[in-house]
Amino acid sequence: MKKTETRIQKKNHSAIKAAGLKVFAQFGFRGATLDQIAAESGLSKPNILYYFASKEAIYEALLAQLLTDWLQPVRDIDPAGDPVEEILKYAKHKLKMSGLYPRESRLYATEIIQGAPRIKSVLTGELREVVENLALLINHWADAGLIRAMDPYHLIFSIWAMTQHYADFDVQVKAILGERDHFEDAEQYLEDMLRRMLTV
Amino acid sequence: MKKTETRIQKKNHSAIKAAGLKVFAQFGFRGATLDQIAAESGLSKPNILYYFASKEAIYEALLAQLLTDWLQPVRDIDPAGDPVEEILKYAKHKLKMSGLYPRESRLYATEIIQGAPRIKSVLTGELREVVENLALLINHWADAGLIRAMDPYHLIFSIWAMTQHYADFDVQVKAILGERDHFEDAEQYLEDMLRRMLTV
DNA sequence: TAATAATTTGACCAACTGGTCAAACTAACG
DNA sequence: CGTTAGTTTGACCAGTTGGTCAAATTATTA
Repeated sequence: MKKTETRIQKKNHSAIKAAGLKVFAQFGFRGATLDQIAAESGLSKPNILYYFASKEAIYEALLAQLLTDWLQPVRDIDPAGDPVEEILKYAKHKLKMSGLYPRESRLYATEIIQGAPRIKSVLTGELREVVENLALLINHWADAGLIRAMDPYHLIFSIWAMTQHYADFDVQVKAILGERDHFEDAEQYLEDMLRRMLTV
Repeated sequence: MKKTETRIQKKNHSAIKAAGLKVFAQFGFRGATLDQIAAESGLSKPNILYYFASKEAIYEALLAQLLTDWLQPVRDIDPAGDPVEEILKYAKHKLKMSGLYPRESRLYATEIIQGAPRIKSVLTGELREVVENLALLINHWADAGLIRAMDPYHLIFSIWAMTQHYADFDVQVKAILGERDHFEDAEQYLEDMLRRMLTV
């Protein structure tokens, strides 16, 4: 449909999205300003509005990208694989994403905290469906005696909470642990917790 | 010092704080406006500024209250009590607070996500100290063979993450689970997880 | 190279922002 | 009751906000 994206368009679209991610993730949609995004991206404000119709359009482009990036790994969980390893693989992937792309996690957090005004339909639609399928799979694994029986929804919530915590509450974690890298310890703890939860 | 608070002052101070909590928790400091707080509290904007010196003063009053409310239960953990029960008591208390006062949790989350510009000194000071003491206690319990040895910091993070998740990501949880109360199931899961983590 | 298409910007706007202030109003108290 | 202290507000302000637009500039291509 819009295959025709010039070199300059490609560069500026991504510069604006990068700047927008930084600003929106920190201040939320309302708190962020186009002037901040302009300054951060090195473009003028009218120039930004030449590439995106509005402040909201930037925000929504970021959210849309984020949602597809987050849903895919859940869909990639293999029903035929080893249950514990599949869940662990997913959890570790989420943790790694928190370390590599904390801003994406914070952007999502601010949107949800605000009551998800722009993505509530995705939450009750696509997200819910994907989670429901995963919950069914977990219950199925439990019925087959491959993992311990437990509430699959709260298991999923606990994985999300623990992994995203390291992105969203990064300053707090660093205030307590210092600046040195803590992701290896976090992964170890997460793996330990999940193995204990899933087995026996 | 300021014992002399009139009936009207008491009423309006708390009305403003209640309104501020609602608005700040949703939009963060930058995104919230005095007009919103005015509308929410039923007072006029100049009247609000008669009781609080500035928008920032309201925000800081809320944060100060919040921090003392959150630190106390950590301090109340009894070194002489049963380790598993003490940790469980704390975790359950946090979960209950998430259910009863989700706005406080969201206010804190927005502040931390923004980089904690106004409370970083508390994080590296009081909070860090309190957490360090708790970590020492947990290690002590482990050395005494009363609980399993593990990373105490990530244990604490996991408790915070899992409990606050139900407040901060409330709309997401409800989008997936529906509107019916899920806190009993959450408590059950949390207790199960912590017992498995702490014992054997 | 000339013409056309894409890009960039300065100047501008109306609405909103946090905050001020003098004046009006209300409660408390001797 | 009158006085004083406490409370409330309308009008106002300078700075910021998202967004517009015509004109200028730069890239692309015939």
